[in-house]
Parts: sequence; C-alpha cells; structure tokens
Amino acid sequence: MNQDKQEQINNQLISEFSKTLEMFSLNKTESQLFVILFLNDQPMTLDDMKDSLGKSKTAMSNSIRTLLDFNLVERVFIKGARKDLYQAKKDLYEKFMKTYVKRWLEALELQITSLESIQDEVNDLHSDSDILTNKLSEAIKFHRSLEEVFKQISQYDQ
Amino acid sequence: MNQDKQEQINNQLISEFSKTLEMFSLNKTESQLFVILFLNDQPMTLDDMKDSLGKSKTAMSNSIRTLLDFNLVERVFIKGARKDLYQAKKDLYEKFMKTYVKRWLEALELQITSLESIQDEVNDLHSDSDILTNKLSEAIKFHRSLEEVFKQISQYDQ
DNA sequence: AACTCTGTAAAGTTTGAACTTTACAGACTA
DNA sequence: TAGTCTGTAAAGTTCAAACTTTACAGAGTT
Repeated sequence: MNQDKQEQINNQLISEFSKTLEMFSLNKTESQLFVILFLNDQPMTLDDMKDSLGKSKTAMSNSIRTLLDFNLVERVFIKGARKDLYQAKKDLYEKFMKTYVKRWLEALELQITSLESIQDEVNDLHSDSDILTNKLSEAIKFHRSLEEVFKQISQYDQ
Repeated sequence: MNQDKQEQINNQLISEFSKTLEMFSLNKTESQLFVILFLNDQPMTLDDMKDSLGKSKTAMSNSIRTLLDFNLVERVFIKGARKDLYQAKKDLYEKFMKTYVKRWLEALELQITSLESIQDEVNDLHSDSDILTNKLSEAIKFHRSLEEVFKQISQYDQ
C-alpha cells in the first residue's frame, strides 16, 4: 500500500472513530488524539502527537491528561527514554465503559442527594404545595431510573 | 410557603435537575427550559418562558424546537389561544430514554457502516498491513459492543 | 556551574456556539 | 385594506472553550 493511500485511510478512520468518542464527553482533539494513539502500535511522545495532529505541544499535553483521567491511555516506561511515552489502553471497550458509566453514576448520585435534600427542606416547611411535592418525587424517580439503567450496564459488562 | 422561599426552591431544583439533562446532549438553556416546563403544571407560551429564564424570545423559540425534536416537550391546543402553548411530556423517563437511545443507536450504526466500508477498501487493496487490518476489526468490535449495550437498554425499558 | 531538554503553567488570541436585536411573513382583527 | 400580534429567519454581538505563544521549573548532561 502506498504512503498516500495509507494516509488517506488513516484519516478516514480518525474521522469516523472520533465521532463515536465525541458522543461521550470527549472533545474533538481528545477524540482524535485517542484514535491516533489507538492506531499507532508504538507508544508516542508529545512531539509525535503534535506532528500527527498538527497542533501545539501544550494542546497535546492537556488532551493527554484528560485521556489519562478517563483511563483510556497510559504512560509507559521505556528504559533510557527522556520523553514521556503514552499508548492507548488495551481492552478499549471495557476500559471505556467502566470509566464512563462510573462517572455518570457518580454524577447521578450527587444529583439525587441534592434533590432529596430539597425534598427534606420542602417537607420541613409543611408545604401547602402538592404540585411541588409531586414534581420533586417525580424528578427523583426519574433520576433513580437512570441510575438503575447505568447499574444494569455495569453489571452486564462483567 | 412564602414567595421568596418558593422561588429559591424552584431555582435549586432547576439548577440540579438541569445538570442531569446536560449530561445528555442538551445544552444549558435547553436543560433549564425543560425543567421550567416540567415544574409548571400549566402549559407555557414563549413569552412566559422568556420571563422565567430572562432570555430573549428567539432563544426560547430555538430551544423549544430542540426539545420538541428530542420529544421531551409537546405543543398543546387550547381553544381560542393565540399564542403557541407548550408543556413537558408525561412519562419523562420513557420518552427521554427512548429518544436518547434511539439517536445513539442510529449514530453508531452509521459509524459502523463507515468503518466497514473502510475495511472493504483495505481488503480490496490486498494490504500488507496486518496492523491496520487488526485495528480496524478491533474498532468495529468496539462499536458493536456499544451498539449491544444500547440495544440492551432499549429492551430493558420495555 | 552552565547548558539543554521536557512538560506544563500563565497569558494572550482565535473561533464557534449561544444570544440579542432587528426585520419580516403569515395569521387574525376590525 | 390597514393595523396588530406571533413566531422565526437573518444579521450582528458576546462570551467561553480551545488553541498558541511565551515563560519557566525541574531533571539530566557535560
């Protein structure tokens, strides 16, 4: 396969795959960067990434930290290497879902707690507003249902 | 309950609930607008919404169309009313998940199709690149797994 | 100790999404 | 038919996220 063709196919892959990652909370650069790392069989330095994406080194530094944070990427040790080296994690799907679902569950739990404390406050006030009371419990029910789904997913994944 | 307290609790509710909706692909205004409609027992006009959120009528018009698009809101007919009236849909969770999961599944299917056509192209080239071939099938496998999860959710919801 | 290199913090710039203002088409009203 | 009202399109503005440039701390090398 010639260089041009290889390049073109790589670009198509980056373009399509990154769209999927953007559906999750990754932004464009983070998504593209991950796909680059995923496609590269060798670990890459910040400078490699910079050249691959045509953006600044600082942009790479920031994006890679988000990806580390999302557990999609890891830093690897290579003896004698001066620059930091990163690679995409194996078992993409497991890593991805685990982190993603976990974050959502955490956020949901936080929101449920907040809603419940509003509920407590309303109860303490011996509110005359049935509407508000109903809306509140409906809102909490909604959040619990979402929580349930995400828990299902994380079990299904085991 | 006095006016101030009612107002304050409403605001807390909007603040917390809208965070949840923002986790899905709704933006801040759309999320807040939905919560406003959800909390209001009466259908609202664009002008009502404008006053509730303190933003322009055009902003409301745009946001409400997104919410209609997401099937979270409906326009209601009231005899003799000159202004359009909107309310949040009942069965929030069902409506929400159905629309949301459906959109994701559609997007995923599209991406899988694209990846497969890249795969075909690579095969036709009788590529020497085992790495690329492997990466491609791994990427498709990842997408299929995501698809699977979302299908699970939509079944679980029945 | 002086120099070099790497990663990141800080400051400044660019860009696109979200908003507002203005303009107007279509529906109703007198 | 002229006048009024409503929703939205179009154009212009604002603002926050994403980027780049510059500066620098810390580690390594000579």
